[in-house]
Amino acid sequence: MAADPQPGAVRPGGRTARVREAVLRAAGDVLAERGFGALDLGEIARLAGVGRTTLYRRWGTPGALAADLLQDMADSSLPRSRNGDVERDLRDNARLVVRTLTHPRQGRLFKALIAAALCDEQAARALHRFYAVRIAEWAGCVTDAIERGELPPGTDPHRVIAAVSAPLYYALLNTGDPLDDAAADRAAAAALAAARAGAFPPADRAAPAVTP
Amino acid sequence: MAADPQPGAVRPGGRTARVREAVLRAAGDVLAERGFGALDLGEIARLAGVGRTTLYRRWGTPGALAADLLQDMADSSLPRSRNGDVERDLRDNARLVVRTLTHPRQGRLFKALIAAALCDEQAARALHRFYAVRIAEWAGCVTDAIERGELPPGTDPHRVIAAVSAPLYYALLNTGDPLDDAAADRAAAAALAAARAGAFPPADRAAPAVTP
DNA sequence: CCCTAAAGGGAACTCCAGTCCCGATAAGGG
DNA sequence: CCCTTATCGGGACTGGAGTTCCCTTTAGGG
Repeated sequence: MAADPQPGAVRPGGRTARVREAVLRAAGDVLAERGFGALDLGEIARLAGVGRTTLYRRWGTPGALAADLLQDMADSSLPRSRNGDVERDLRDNARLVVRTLTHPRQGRLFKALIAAALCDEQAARALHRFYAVRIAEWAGCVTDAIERGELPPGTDPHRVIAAVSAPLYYALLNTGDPLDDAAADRAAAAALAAARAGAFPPADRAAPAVTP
Repeated sequence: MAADPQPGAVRPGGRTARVREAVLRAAGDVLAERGFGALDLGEIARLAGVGRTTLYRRWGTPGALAADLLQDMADSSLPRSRNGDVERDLRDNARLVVRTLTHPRQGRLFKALIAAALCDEQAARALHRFYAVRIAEWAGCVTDAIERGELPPGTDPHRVIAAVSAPLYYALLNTGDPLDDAAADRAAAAALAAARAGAFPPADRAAPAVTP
């Protein structure tokens, strides 16, 4: 009756961990080089030097594999800037996003992971959790700025950070517009101007928790 | 020697047109109901009541089929608002985007088409053209506002319109935040505040043409 | 250091997406 | 109204993705 947990959850160490590591690296490589549509479990098994059966048993679908990779990425998330100045913090954030999205490997990887999220519900949840973690990390810049009096009280920190990234992802996904430092600086400046004008009120209810 | 053009280009009328119409409708249905990953040419043929061979010959891949659907959508693009007031025009635009993205069929269809663009270069070009058309249509609101003195001269109309949509798509794709009228109004207000602050300077070079 | 069973891996099997071949239909010019 | 040939469509064929069976390896508790 007891539903058996995910394979690999009872004995997560040793060979199981090595297999996961090799598989996630191979999956990241294929996603970055050829996109989500090319994520074939059989090929990942071959590249990772792992049994094909293992891939189908532990992950089962390309979407689940992408979700596991996103989990891994969220776990190894980097800390934010602390310049003591919102303007520079937001610019740092925007430039980091641009640098990531234009990075030959990272940019393609992110595109592939967003595609995965659009094709698979499990990957979508993992992607949303990933961005919740990233936004929560950088929201501290805005919280500090409010305390320093640089931004109006009652500004929603998460919305400001999201507003910095949004036009950059819109350029990446929807319009195909070029992403460069100028685009980053425009994104940061627009978010800052809107925040100063009080355009980011908090949600009516409590802000969503980082870990749903 | 002369490269034969796309099948269907020489005799585009009659049966060929009916086949395309039925196929695009079936493709839209499947994309909206089950996503890009489920777009199988054989199934589309069956649903459209069309020969399987025809699908593989005329479109060949799910990505090309999605691209053709995007072309069709760009061709039947609707006109913008003309309230004589940027604030209301931008709010109309934001609410239209939210209404589209939360529509049970349209929202899922857009997600699927963005997924297609992330998996297929041809679909990506078609998606970028689609948004170029939509943004160019609504950019008129900003151009008019500049003439009326509601926004600073030198404001890039395309960027303002993109800034309205960007946080809405970011919520849809990246964070999974809820999309409602409040989100639309916040997006319009933030874009307007940034525009009034002069945060949308024109590109250094000439603005990209609508039809690349 | 052992033992149990969790996890991995090899190999055969199934099924269907994608291809190929060729005859049937009808678009569109003359 | 006819003719050429672009386009459509049925059916057979094939390679490989995904499944299944079962044996091998080894994680982790004692």
